[in-house]
Amino acid sequence: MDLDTDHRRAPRTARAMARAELTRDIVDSARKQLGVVGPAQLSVRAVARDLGMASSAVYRYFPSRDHLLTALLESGYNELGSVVEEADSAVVDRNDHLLRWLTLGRCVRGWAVAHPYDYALLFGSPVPGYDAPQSTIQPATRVTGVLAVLLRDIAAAGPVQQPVVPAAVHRSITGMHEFIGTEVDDGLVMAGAAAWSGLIGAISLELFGHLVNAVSDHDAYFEELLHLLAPTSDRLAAH
Amino acid sequence: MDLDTDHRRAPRTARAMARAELTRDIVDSARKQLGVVGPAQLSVRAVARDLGMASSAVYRYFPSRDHLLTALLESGYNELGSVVEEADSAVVDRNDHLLRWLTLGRCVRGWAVAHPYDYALLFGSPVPGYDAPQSTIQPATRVTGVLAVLLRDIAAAGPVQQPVVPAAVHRSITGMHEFIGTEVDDGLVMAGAAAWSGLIGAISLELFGHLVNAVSDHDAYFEELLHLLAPTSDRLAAH
DNA sequence: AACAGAAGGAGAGCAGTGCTCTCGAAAACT
DNA sequence: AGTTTTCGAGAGCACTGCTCTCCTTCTGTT
Repeated sequence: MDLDTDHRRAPRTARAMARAELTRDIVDSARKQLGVVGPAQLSVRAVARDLGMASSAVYRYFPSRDHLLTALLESGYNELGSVVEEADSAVVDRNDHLLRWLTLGRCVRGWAVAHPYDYALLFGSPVPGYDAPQSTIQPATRVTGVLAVLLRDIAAAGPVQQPVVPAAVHRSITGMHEFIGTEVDDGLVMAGAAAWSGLIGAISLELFGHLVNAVSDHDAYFEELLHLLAPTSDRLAAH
Repeated sequence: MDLDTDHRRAPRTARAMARAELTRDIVDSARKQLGVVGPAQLSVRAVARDLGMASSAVYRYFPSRDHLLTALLESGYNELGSVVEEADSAVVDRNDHLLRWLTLGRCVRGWAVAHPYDYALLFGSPVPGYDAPQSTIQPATRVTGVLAVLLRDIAAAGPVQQPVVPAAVHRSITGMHEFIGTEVDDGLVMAGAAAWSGLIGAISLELFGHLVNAVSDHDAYFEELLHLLAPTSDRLAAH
C-alpha cells in the first residue's frame, strides 16, 4: 500500500484500473445526485442503484458515507478552485485589482448558483459529527489562495499601511499571515477577511432563501454588493 | 401563568391545555436535541422516546417532521430576535450608531456560538425539499428589523446621501425599502445589506470550520471584523 | 345524565436508510 | 499450480419518517 515505493501513478493491472474507474463512477454518480437532492439526503444505496451494483459493494470503495462526502468535498473544492483560478488568470491587467476582485466574486457566485447543493456542501452547515480530514483542506485553499495572491499584489503595488489592529488580533491571524504572505500588513489581511466573509454571506443569504422578499433582481443586487465589499475600495477611493 | 387571563387565546378545556403543554414539550425536547445532533439528524422517534410516548402520537401534534422543523425555526428566530432586540434597547446613547451595530453583531455571534446547531438551522443550508412557510418569515424579520431601525436612525441623524446605485439596483431592492423605510437612501440600504452579509458570512465561516488554521483567537478576530463591517464606518470616518 | 362524535394514545407495519456480516468467484501474487 | 487478496452479491440489523388500525378518553349536545 505504500505510495512512495510505487512510482508509477497509473495503475497497470486490470483490477487497479477497474477500481480507479469505478471509484470515479461512484463520485460522479454521487455528484449527479447532489444536483437534485442535497448533501443530507445523499444515499449510498441510490448511488449503488444508479450504477447497478449492490449497496454493499460501494463500501469496498468508500468505507462510509462520510468518506464519500469527503470525496465530494474535494471534488467540489477543486472544481470551484480551478474555475476561479482560470478566471483570475484571464484578467489581462494584473494591476486592476478591483476587476480581479469582481471577477473572483462573480465566479464564486456563478458557480454557487449553478451548483447550489455543491455550494451548500462546501459552505453550508456541515454534516454533524463529521469534521473534514486533512485531505480536504488543500483543495479548500485553492479559491482563497487566489484571494491571497490578489492581496499580495495589492500590497506590492500600493503603499504599505501601518498595522492599525490591536496586538491580540495580530497574534490571532498568524495563520492567515502564513498563508497569504508576510508582506501583507494586518489591515489588508483583515480587509480581505471582511471581503471574503461578505462574499460568502451574500451568496449564502441568497441561495438559502433569506432574500426572497427583499431582492428581486439578484444579479444587479449582487453586483452592487460586490463593489461595496471590495477589499480595495478604500484604497481605490483614496487615490 | 399570565395566559390564564380571560383572553380568548387561553385554552379552557383540559384537553386543549394538555395539547398546548405537550406541543411545547415536543418543541422543547426537539430543541434540546438540536443542541447535540444537528437539524438533519433530528429524529421524531427520539423526541417521542424522550417524552415517553409512541412515535405515532407525535404526529397528532406535528403532521410531519418538516412541520416540527418549522416550529423550531420559529422558536430559534424568536429567541435570537428577542435577544438582539433587548440588547439594542439597552444601549442608552441611541445616537452611538457604531456601538449599536457592534452590539447587534456581538449578540448574533454570541447566540450562534452558544447554539451552533440552532444557528445552522436558521442560517445554514436549508433542509432540501423544504421551503419555509409564511409563519416563519415574521419571526425571521425580528433581528433584521433591529438593523432596519438602526439604519433609519442613521439616516435621520446624518445627511441623506444621494442614491449612487444604478437604477436596476434601486428597482431590485424595493422589498428592502418597504421593510426598512423610504427615508433611507439606496446607498445606506446597500451598506446595511453588505454589513449583514458580512456578519452572517463571518459567523458561518467560523462555526462551519473554515477558519480552523487561519484564526486562533476568534473573539478578537471577530471584534476587529465587526468594526470593518460596520455600515456606519464611512460616515463616521468622514465626520 | 346519556350519548354520538371528536381527539389522542399505542402498536404494527411499510419502505427506506447506513452499515456489517458471510459466501463464493475472480484476479493477483508466488 | 497453488495461495492469497480483492471484490461483488445477498441477507440481515438497527434505525428512520410515516400510515393505518384499534381502542380509550374526553367534549359538546340533547
